[in-house]
Amino acid sequence: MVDRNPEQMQLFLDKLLRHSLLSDEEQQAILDLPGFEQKVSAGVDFVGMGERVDHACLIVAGLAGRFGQTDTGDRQIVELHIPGDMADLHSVVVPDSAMPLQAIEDVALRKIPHSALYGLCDRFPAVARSFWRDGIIDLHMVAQTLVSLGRRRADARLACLICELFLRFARIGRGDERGFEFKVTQPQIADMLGLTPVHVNRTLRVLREDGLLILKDSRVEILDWDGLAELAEFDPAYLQLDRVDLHG
Amino acid sequence: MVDRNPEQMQLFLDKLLRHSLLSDEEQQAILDLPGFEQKVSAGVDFVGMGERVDHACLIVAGLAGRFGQTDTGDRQIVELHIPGDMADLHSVVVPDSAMPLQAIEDVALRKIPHSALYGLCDRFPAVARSFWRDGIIDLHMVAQTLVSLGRRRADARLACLICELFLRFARIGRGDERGFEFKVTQPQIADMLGLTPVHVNRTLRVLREDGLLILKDSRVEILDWDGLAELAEFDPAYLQLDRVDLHG
DNA sequence: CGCGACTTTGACAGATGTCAAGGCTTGTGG
DNA sequence: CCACAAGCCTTGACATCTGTCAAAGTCGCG
Repeated sequence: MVDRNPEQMQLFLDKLLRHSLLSDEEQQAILDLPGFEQKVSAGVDFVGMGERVDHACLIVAGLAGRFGQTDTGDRQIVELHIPGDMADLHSVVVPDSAMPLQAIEDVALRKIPHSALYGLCDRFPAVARSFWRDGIIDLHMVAQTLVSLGRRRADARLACLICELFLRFARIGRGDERGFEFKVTQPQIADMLGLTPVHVNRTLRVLREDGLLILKDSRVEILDWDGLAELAEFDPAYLQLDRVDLHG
Repeated sequence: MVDRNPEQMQLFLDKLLRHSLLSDEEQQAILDLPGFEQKVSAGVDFVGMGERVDHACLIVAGLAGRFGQTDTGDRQIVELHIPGDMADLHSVVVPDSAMPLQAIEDVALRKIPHSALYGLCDRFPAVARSFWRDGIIDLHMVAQTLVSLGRRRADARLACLICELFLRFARIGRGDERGFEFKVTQPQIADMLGLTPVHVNRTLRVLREDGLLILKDSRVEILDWDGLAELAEFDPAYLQLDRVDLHG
């Protein structure tokens, strides 16, 4: 069951290398990490609420999300994870998952035992730092989303989401210069933006009528990037975060 | 200028020890961290937006916040930091501050050079882990706030904020069983909750008329904790996060 | 074929934002 | 000490945004 798959781990390594500097030996150690694959259908939770886990989940394909819930069952998606993201790398240091992880599209993932990640941190301090840094970048992204929900209206929030995903997908080679595949339902978008499905529908219509974007047949078509970025007040800085070499 | 102050560092150590296990030697090393004190008046930014910093700020007294801004100047406070919090511990691995830090009340802080924190991480892997963990707990708190802003109404959000602060303050000995000092303006509360000052005022009135709490003369008086917790759907689990000993 | 979930739309309700005004506190300078 | 300005608190009236409810159409799927 447990095997190695350097090609899949390469996705994760690429992400780390975008913000951290790692030696050849460290990189090789990451590629050699053991794990096992798993497929999860859209809509299925693969880490439960409050569950104690002993492995972290690398997203290999598809789209996953972490979400919170209120007592009335309303959901709020807090983070979106695309291929290359280790969705709960932080579970290495906080193994009790505070919020569930769910497959939003059909997802392929590779589960990496904490023990292996932990061993890597012990052997290579620079790897430990890159993991820490990875969590901090997640924190910045959630913080950015929080500003959006607190201080922007529905249309700007939606524009912001699309801009962010467009860039993130582009970086991993999903999508083209015009748009990207986005196999989600409007109720799911509502849960990302803190809106109701009905209002998402209305807002999508407005953006379509304004010639900004079209969401159709599970694909986002961007008609006017500049207009979209302006509406979203989009500043990609928080996503790119080029490598920080201060201490390696 | 640079000196040591184990009593102030003890505040930070206490916080780490709530979630991480550290040896005597590691604890002593934290208490011995060098730094220098600084006073900041309410309303003043002590870390600017996009500024590259070379030290982390331990809050010694008062209340500080990290906030984002939209192009129109609207603010959203993303995190609140109380005494004992190292407000930007994450700057050790991501020194370019994505969002400014501001004193919300008058604040006393101690600035700890990155080099010292960094050296500690190198010598003591367990300390590095506890720093990583500390950032992840911040992430959980911001995620929780995100759920609140996305899926709850003004009254519940406000109740949630008060519940959270009541417990956090109680843990560090600020406040008593009835309430706590809270020297903030209604516009500042609005920025914490993603509301307008006018609506904060209305919501405070409703909670007062419902006999839940009173905010007067810079003090929160809790009249009905159970009612407040029910309105907030308050689950303190995400705050307490008792020590995770899995790997030390 | 029929069910179920999603999409789309309209009408309406409720929550929150905006604007405006008066009273209050606080700090500053004369 | 007083006058004044600035910012806060409080309230009301109104506008706007978003949620709620309902219905019909669409689509995929067993």
